Amino acid sequence: MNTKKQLQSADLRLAKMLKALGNPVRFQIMQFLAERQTCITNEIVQNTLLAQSTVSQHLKVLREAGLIHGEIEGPATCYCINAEGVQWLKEQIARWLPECCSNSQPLDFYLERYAKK
Amino acid sequence: MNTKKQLQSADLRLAKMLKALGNPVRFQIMQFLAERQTCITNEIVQNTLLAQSTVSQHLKVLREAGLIHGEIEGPATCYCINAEGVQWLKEQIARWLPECCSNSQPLDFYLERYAKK
DNA sequence: ACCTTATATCGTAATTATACGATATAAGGT
DNA sequence: ACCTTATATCGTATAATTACGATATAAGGT
Repeated sequence: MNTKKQLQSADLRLAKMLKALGNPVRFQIMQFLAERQTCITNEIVQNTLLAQSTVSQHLKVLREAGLIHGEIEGPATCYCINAEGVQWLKEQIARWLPECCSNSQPLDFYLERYAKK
Repeated sequence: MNTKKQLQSADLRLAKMLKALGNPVRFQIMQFLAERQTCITNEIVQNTLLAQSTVSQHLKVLREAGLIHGEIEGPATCYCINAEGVQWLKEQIARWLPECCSNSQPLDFYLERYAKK
Protein backbone atom coordinates (compact mmCIF):
# COMPACT_ATOMS: atom_id res chain seq x y z
CA MET A 1 0.00 0.00 0.00
CA ASN A 2 2.82 2.34 -0.86
CA THR A 3 0.71 4.26 -3.30
CA LYS A 4 0.92 7.99 -3.84
CA LYS A 5 -2.79 8.67 -3.88
CA GLN A 6 -4.28 6.83 -0.91
CA LEU A 7 -7.37 4.76 -1.44
CA GLN A 8 -10.58 6.09 0.08
CA SER A 9 -12.17 4.17 2.92
CA ALA A 10 -14.92 2.88 0.63
CA ASP A 11 -12.22 1.60 -1.70
CA LEU A 12 -10.49 -0.05 1.24
CA ARG A 13 -13.69 -1.83 2.20
CA LEU A 14 -14.11 -2.89 -1.41
CA ALA A 15 -10.50 -4.09 -1.64
CA LYS A 16 -10.97 -6.16 1.51
CA MET A 17 -14.08 -7.79 0.08
CA LEU A 18 -12.41 -8.49 -3.25
CA LYS A 19 -9.39 -9.99 -1.54
CA ALA A 20 -11.66 -12.21 0.56
CA LEU A 21 -13.54 -13.38 -2.53
CA GLY A 22 -10.33 -13.86 -4.50
CA ASN A 23 -9.72 -17.15 -2.72
CA PRO A 24 -11.58 -20.02 -4.46
CA VAL A 25 -12.39 -21.78 -1.18
CA ARG A 26 -13.99 -18.64 0.25
CA PHE A 27 -15.77 -17.91 -3.02
CA GLN A 28 -17.28 -21.38 -2.90
CA ILE A 29 -18.27 -21.01 0.75
CA MET A 30 -20.24 -17.93 -0.30
CA GLN A 31 -22.04 -19.90 -3.03
CA PHE A 32 -22.76 -22.74 -0.59
CA LEU A 33 -24.08 -20.33 2.04
CA ALA A 34 -26.27 -18.60 -0.51
CA GLU A 35 -27.81 -21.95 -1.50
CA ARG A 36 -28.43 -23.07 2.06
CA GLN A 37 -29.53 -19.61 3.20
CA THR A 38 -28.23 -20.48 6.67
CA CYS A 39 -26.06 -23.25 8.12
CA ILE A 40 -23.56 -24.11 10.82
CA THR A 41 -19.79 -24.29 10.44
CA ASN A 42 -19.73 -28.07 10.39
CA GLU A 43 -21.96 -28.28 7.32
CA ILE A 44 -19.56 -25.96 5.53
CA VAL A 45 -16.59 -28.07 6.64
CA GLN A 46 -18.25 -31.21 5.27
CA ASN A 47 -18.72 -29.49 1.91
CA THR A 48 -14.94 -29.18 1.59
CA LEU A 49 -11.95 -31.48 2.00
CA LEU A 50 -10.32 -29.08 4.43
CA ALA A 51 -9.72 -29.28 8.17
CA GLN A 52 -12.23 -27.64 10.48
CA SER A 53 -9.65 -25.13 11.71
CA THR A 54 -8.88 -24.06 8.16
CA VAL A 55 -12.52 -23.48 7.32
CA SER A 56 -12.96 -21.57 10.57
CA GLN A 57 -10.11 -19.30 9.51
CA HIS A 58 -11.69 -18.69 6.11
CA LEU A 59 -15.00 -17.89 7.78
CA LYS A 60 -13.21 -15.32 9.92
CA VAL A 61 -11.85 -13.61 6.80
CA LEU A 62 -15.31 -13.51 5.22
CA ARG A 63 -16.81 -12.21 8.48
CA GLU A 64 -14.21 -9.47 8.80
CA ALA A 65 -14.80 -8.45 5.20
CA GLY A 66 -18.49 -7.98 6.01
CA LEU A 67 -19.60 -10.67 3.59
CA ILE A 68 -21.11 -13.11 6.05
CA HIS A 69 -22.71 -12.92 9.43
CA GLY A 70 -22.32 -15.51 12.18
CA GLU A 71 -24.10 -15.83 15.45
CA ILE A 72 -23.62 -18.34 18.21
CA GLU A 73 -26.63 -20.57 18.55
CA GLY A 74 -26.30 -23.09 21.34
CA PRO A 75 -23.07 -25.04 20.89
CA ALA A 76 -22.79 -24.18 17.19
CA THR A 77 -22.34 -20.99 15.17
CA CYS A 78 -24.96 -20.25 12.58
CA TYR A 79 -23.69 -18.47 9.47
CA CYS A 80 -25.53 -16.65 6.75
CA ILE A 81 -24.76 -14.23 3.93
CA ASN A 82 -24.44 -10.61 5.01
CA ALA A 83 -27.01 -9.35 2.51
CA GLU A 84 -26.26 -5.70 3.17
CA GLY A 85 -22.54 -6.28 2.56
CA VAL A 86 -23.05 -8.27 -0.63
CA GLN A 87 -25.55 -5.73 -1.88
CA TRP A 88 -23.10 -2.92 -1.21
CA LEU A 89 -20.37 -4.81 -3.07
CA LYS A 90 -22.64 -5.39 -6.05
CA GLU A 91 -23.53 -1.73 -6.23
CA GLN A 92 -19.90 -0.66 -5.97
CA ILE A 93 -18.91 -2.98 -8.81
CA ALA A 94 -21.85 -1.86 -10.93
CA ARG A 95 -20.76 1.76 -10.51
CA TRP A 96 -17.09 0.95 -10.95
CA LEU A 97 -15.13 2.28 -13.95
CA PRO A 98 -18.24 3.53 -15.76
CA GLU A 99 -16.14 5.31 -18.37
CA CYS A 100 -14.63 2.12 -19.77
CA CYS A 101 -17.69 0.02 -20.45
CA SER A 102 -20.22 0.63 -23.17
CA ASN A 103 -23.39 -0.10 -21.23
CA SER A 104 -22.41 1.47 -17.96
CA GLN A 105 -24.68 4.48 -18.42
CA PRO A 106 -27.89 2.43 -18.25
CA LEU A 107 -26.50 0.51 -15.27
CA ASP A 108 -25.81 3.74 -13.42
CA PHE A 109 -29.18 5.00 -14.47
CA TYR A 110 -30.76 1.88 -13.04
CA LEU A 111 -28.86 2.24 -9.77
CA GLU A 112 -29.94 5.84 -9.25
CA ARG A 113 -33.49 5.00 -10.06
CA TYR A 114 -34.13 1.71 -8.26
CA ALA A 115 -31.32 0.93 -5.81
CA LYS A 116 -32.24 1.67 -2.24
CA LYS A 117 -30.05 4.29 -0.49
CA MET B 1 -8.50 -25.61 -3.99
CA ASN B 2 -9.20 -28.84 -2.16
CA THR B 3 -12.93 -28.39 -2.49
CA LYS B 4 -15.38 -31.23 -3.02
CA LYS B 5 -17.44 -29.53 -5.67
CA GLN B 6 -15.08 -28.04 -8.23
CA LEU B 7 -15.62 -24.51 -9.40
CA GLN B 8 -16.83 -24.06 -12.97
CA SER B 9 -14.49 -22.45 -15.46
CA ALA B 10 -16.49 -19.21 -15.41
CA ASP B 11 -16.11 -19.17 -11.65
CA LEU B 12 -12.39 -19.77 -12.02
CA ARG B 13 -12.10 -16.81 -14.36
CA LEU B 14 -14.09 -14.74 -11.91
CA ALA B 15 -11.94 -15.90 -8.98
CA LYS B 16 -8.80 -14.94 -10.89
CA MET B 17 -10.17 -11.46 -11.56
CA LEU B 18 -11.26 -10.99 -7.96
CA LYS B 19 -7.87 -12.12 -6.70
CA ALA B 20 -6.16 -9.69 -9.05
CA LEU B 21 -8.38 -6.84 -7.88
CA GLY B 22 -8.00 -7.82 -4.22
CA ASN B 23 -4.59 -6.17 -4.14
CA PRO B 24 -4.89 -2.42 -3.43
CA VAL B 25 -2.01 -1.51 -5.74
CA ARG B 26 -3.62 -3.33 -8.66
CA PHE B 27 -7.03 -1.94 -7.82
CA GLN B 28 -5.58 1.54 -7.96
CA ILE B 29 -3.79 0.85 -11.23
CA MET B 30 -7.19 -0.03 -12.69
CA GLN B 31 -8.65 3.27 -11.50
CA PHE B 32 -5.68 5.16 -12.87
CA LEU B 33 -5.91 3.41 -16.23
CA ALA B 34 -9.63 4.10 -16.43
CA GLU B 35 -9.00 7.83 -15.87
CA ARG B 36 -6.21 8.05 -18.42
CA GLN B 37 -7.95 5.75 -20.91
CA THR B 38 -4.54 4.71 -22.16
CA CYS B 39 -0.97 5.12 -20.93
CA ILE B 40 2.47 3.55 -20.86
CA THR B 41 4.01 1.57 -18.00
CA ASN B 42 6.22 4.43 -16.88
CA GLU B 43 3.27 6.74 -16.25
CA ILE B 44 1.77 4.06 -14.02
CA VAL B 45 5.07 3.61 -12.20
CA GLN B 46 5.24 7.35 -11.54
CA ASN B 47 1.77 7.25 -10.01
CA THR B 48 3.06 4.88 -7.32
CA LEU B 49 6.01 4.75 -4.95
CA LEU B 50 6.98 1.30 -6.18
CA ALA B 51 9.87 0.07 -8.28
CA GLN B 52 9.36 -0.32 -12.01
CA SER B 53 9.85 -4.08 -11.81
CA THR B 54 7.18 -4.39 -9.15
CA VAL B 55 4.64 -2.45 -11.19
CA SER B 56 5.51 -4.52 -14.24
CA GLN B 57 4.73 -7.64 -12.21
CA HIS B 58 1.36 -6.24 -11.13
CA LEU B 59 0.55 -5.36 -14.72
CA LYS B 60 1.29 -8.94 -15.69
CA VAL B 61 -1.22 -10.21 -13.10
CA LEU B 62 -3.88 -7.81 -14.38
CA ARG B 63 -3.13 -8.79 -17.96
CA GLU B 64 -3.36 -12.52 -17.19
CA ALA B 65 -6.66 -11.95 -15.39
CA GLY B 66 -8.02 -10.35 -18.56
CA LEU B 67 -8.56 -6.98 -16.91
CA ILE B 68 -6.13 -4.93 -18.96
CA HIS B 69 -4.69 -5.05 -22.39
CA GLY B 70 -1.13 -4.09 -23.31
CA GLU B 71 0.48 -3.70 -26.66
CA ILE B 72 4.04 -2.86 -27.54
CA GLU B 73 4.27 0.52 -29.18
CA GLY B 74 7.79 1.43 -30.16
CA PRO B 75 10.06 1.14 -27.16
CA ALA B 76 7.18 1.37 -24.69
CA THR B 77 4.11 -0.72 -23.87
CA CYS B 78 0.76 0.96 -24.06
CA TYR B 79 -1.81 -0.27 -21.57
CA CYS B 80 -5.56 0.17 -21.44
CA ILE B 81 -8.53 -1.34 -19.66
CA ASN B 82 -9.80 -4.58 -21.19
CA ALA B 83 -13.36 -3.32 -21.56
CA GLU B 84 -14.74 -6.73 -22.49
CA GLY B 85 -13.16 -8.30 -19.42
CA VAL B 86 -14.35 -5.60 -17.02
CA GLN B 87 -17.81 -5.72 -18.55
CA TRP B 88 -17.91 -9.48 -18.11
CA LEU B 89 -16.84 -9.15 -14.48
CA LYS B 90 -19.51 -6.53 -13.82
CA GLU B 91 -22.20 -8.74 -15.29
CA GLN B 92 -21.04 -11.76 -13.32
CA ILE B 93 -21.12 -9.83 -10.07
CA ALA B 94 -24.51 -8.32 -10.90
CA ARG B 95 -25.90 -11.82 -11.43
CA TRP B 96 -24.09 -13.29 -8.45
CA LEU B 97 -26.02 -14.62 -5.44
CA PRO B 98 -29.34 -13.21 -6.64
CA GLU B 99 -31.24 -15.08 -3.91
CA CYS B 100 -29.61 -13.17 -1.10
CA CYS B 101 -30.14 -9.57 -2.16
CA SER B 102 -33.39 -7.73 -2.22
CA ASN B 103 -33.02 -5.77 -5.43
CA SER B 104 -31.31 -8.39 -7.55
CA GLN B 105 -34.39 -9.06 -9.64
CA PRO B 106 -34.46 -5.61 -11.28
CA LEU B 107 -30.70 -5.81 -11.86
CA ASP B 108 -31.08 -9.16 -13.61
CA PHE B 109 -33.98 -7.74 -15.52
CA TYR B 110 -31.83 -4.87 -16.65
CA LEU B 111 -29.04 -7.19 -17.74
CA GLU B 112 -31.31 -9.37 -19.84
CA ARG B 113 -32.85 -6.36 -21.40
CA TYR B 114 -29.91 -4.10 -22.20
CA ALA B 115 -26.62 -5.95 -21.77
CA LYS B 116 -25.08 -6.94 -25.06
CA LYS B 117 -24.56 -10.69 -25.63
C1' DA C 1 28.35 1.52 -33.17
C1' DC C 2 26.72 3.93 -29.06
C1' DC C 3 23.67 6.01 -25.77
C1' DT C 4 19.13 6.77 -23.88
C1' DT C 5 14.52 5.39 -22.75
C1' DA C 6 11.13 1.94 -21.69
C1' DT C 7 10.05 -2.66 -20.25
C1' DA C 8 10.20 -7.30 -18.91
C1' DT C 9 12.26 -10.93 -16.47
C1' DC C 10 15.46 -13.15 -13.12
C1' DG C 11 17.19 -13.97 -8.56
C1' DT C 12 16.21 -13.32 -4.03
C1' DA C 13 14.62 -11.50 0.55
C1' DA C 14 10.73 -10.43 3.44
C1' DT C 15 6.09 -10.81 4.31
C1' DT C 16 1.58 -12.83 4.11
C1' DA C 17 -1.61 -16.60 3.29
C1' DT C 18 -2.94 -21.20 3.74
C1' DA C 19 -3.16 -25.45 5.87
C1' DC C 20 -2.87 -28.75 9.67
C1' DG C 21 -2.95 -30.84 14.38
C1' DA C 22 -3.41 -29.81 19.10
C1' DT C 23 -5.68 -27.41 22.49
C1' DA C 24 -9.20 -24.33 24.74
C1' DT C 25 -14.02 -23.09 25.35
C1' DA C 26 -18.85 -23.66 25.67
C1' DA C 27 -23.40 -25.85 25.49
C1' DG C 28 -26.29 -29.95 25.95
C1' DG C 29 -27.23 -34.48 27.17
C1' DT C 30 -26.43 -38.78 30.55
C1' DA D 1 -19.20 -34.55 37.19
C1' DC D 2 -18.58 -36.51 32.59
C1' DC D 3 -18.94 -37.18 27.70
C1' DT D 4 -20.14 -35.57 23.16
C1' DT D 5 -20.60 -32.08 19.69
C1' DA D 6 -19.35 -27.75 17.67
C1' DT D 7 -16.12 -24.03 17.21
C1' DA D 8 -12.43 -20.95 17.72
C1' DT D 9 -7.72 -20.06 18.46
C1' DC D 10 -2.74 -21.21 18.93
C1' DG D 11 1.58 -22.87 17.19
C1' DT D 12 3.83 -24.04 13.26
C1' DA D 13 5.18 -25.74 8.56
C1' DT D 14 4.80 -24.79 3.76
C1' DA D 15 3.52 -22.18 -0.17
C1' DA D 16 2.43 -17.94 -2.41
C1' DT D 17 2.76 -13.01 -2.78
C1' DT D 18 5.08 -8.80 -2.85
C1' DA D 19 8.94 -6.12 -3.23
C1' DC D 20 13.61 -4.79 -4.77
C1' DG D 21 17.94 -4.47 -7.50
C1' DA D 22 20.34 -6.28 -11.31
C1' DT D 23 20.21 -7.73 -15.84
C1' DA D 24 18.35 -8.60 -20.59
C1' DT D 25 15.88 -6.87 -24.60
C1' DA D 26 14.32 -3.71 -27.95
C1' DA D 27 13.46 0.65 -30.30
C1' DG D 28 14.93 5.33 -31.46
C1' DG D 29 18.01 8.95 -31.73
C1' DT D 30 23.19 10.77 -32.41
